[in-house]
Amino acid sequence: MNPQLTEHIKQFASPTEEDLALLFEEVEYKAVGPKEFLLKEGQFCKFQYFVLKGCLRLYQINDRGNEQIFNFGIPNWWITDLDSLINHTPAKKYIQATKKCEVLKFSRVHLEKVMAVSPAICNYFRILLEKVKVADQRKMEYSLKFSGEELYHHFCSKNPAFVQEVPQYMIASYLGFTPEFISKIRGKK
Amino acid sequence: MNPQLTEHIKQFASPTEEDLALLFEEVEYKAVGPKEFLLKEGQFCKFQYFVLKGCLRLYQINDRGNEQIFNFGIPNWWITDLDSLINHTPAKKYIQATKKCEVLKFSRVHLEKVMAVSPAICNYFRILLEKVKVADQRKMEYSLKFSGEELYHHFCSKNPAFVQEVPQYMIASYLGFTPEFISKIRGKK
DNA sequence: CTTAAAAATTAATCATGATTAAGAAATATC
DNA sequence: GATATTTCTTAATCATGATTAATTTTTAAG
Repeated sequence: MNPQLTEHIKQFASPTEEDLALLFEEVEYKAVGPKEFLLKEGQFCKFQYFVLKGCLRLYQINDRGNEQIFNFGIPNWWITDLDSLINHTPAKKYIQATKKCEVLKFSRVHLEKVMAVSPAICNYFRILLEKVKVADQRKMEYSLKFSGEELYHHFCSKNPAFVQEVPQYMIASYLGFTPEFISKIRGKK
Repeated sequence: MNPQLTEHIKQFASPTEEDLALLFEEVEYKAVGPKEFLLKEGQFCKFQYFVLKGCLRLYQINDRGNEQIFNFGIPNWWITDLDSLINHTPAKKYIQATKKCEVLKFSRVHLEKVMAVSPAICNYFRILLEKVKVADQRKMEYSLKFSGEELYHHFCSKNPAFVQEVPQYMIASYLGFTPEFISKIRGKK
């Protein structure tokens, strides 16, 4: 019964004690070292990770050998390769710690069992997914209405602490730019 | 108790008769004429629409006066302005029929009541949202790994029927291009 | 402290796709 | 069937951000 996750769930849903007991019936606390992988290309993703501490990234290596970051996993957020997880296909993505992390590891099989019987836990995940959809939609919106330079400055202003925590080239990749382009922007002043 | 939606739900979840009865307790069938709006900028979005027939689009008009299409609502799919819906803010988006449509209109208030008590219905929406997330992730992936021309051809090959059904400039907007650019690509052969 | 590895910078060149503007084709309306 | 509106096309110019390659700075490891 991890208090950090319990607290997080209660922000969005109203689980009973039984709901929480059932959820935590099967969970693994895991310390993750810097650059350690929780998933590699080719593996079948079977887990969802709740980030307690640190930062992870979900990324893919495309045809030209470039990394493409889709998501960061920051504290009080979940990270997984949803495509591999729900479609039972080999992952095309990697999940890697960008620094020392602590996570809670839940198997998908277990979570599906919990969601099947607990409206509160199911609603918790449903609400998170709705928030993710809105965030993704805003990202699309910004990427069209802002120039690259504006997009970078906007991201930095919205996430001032975060941009200090991960290497610049990862911010570049997340925003869809080359590291050189970010350098160019920063060099302007 | 609309059979088309019932069928759709049963593809992803196992609702009881009570679940379905509760869901359909409050629903409005609505015929929508071409170019008719279900939502306009500035309004508060209070509904989610299940598309039975036809096609709608969710779009926004940006600073330069250009339309930016985020989603199409095709048969057996849902359309709404999630941002306005969940954050109770005035919509920045429009929902408009691209042709004659038939939809089922559910109020968010009602759906939240249903999801609070029915794991099956909640799971149905959770599963759809997971699918949406995967689709959005693939869209991001493609938009980086493909050139504009490749992206357009890829989209056409994956949605051959759909591209015949809506004006070309809407495909352009959905993919993040100008109509002129699509013309240029098509003019090449 | 030294060396190796990782991350960031700079600058020149290049390609993609936007912009602008005008006209043609298709569709809808009366 | 004529007119108006919507949609699509063509072509020239332009800007953004990628690519390439070399160098510097920072961080990590022995």
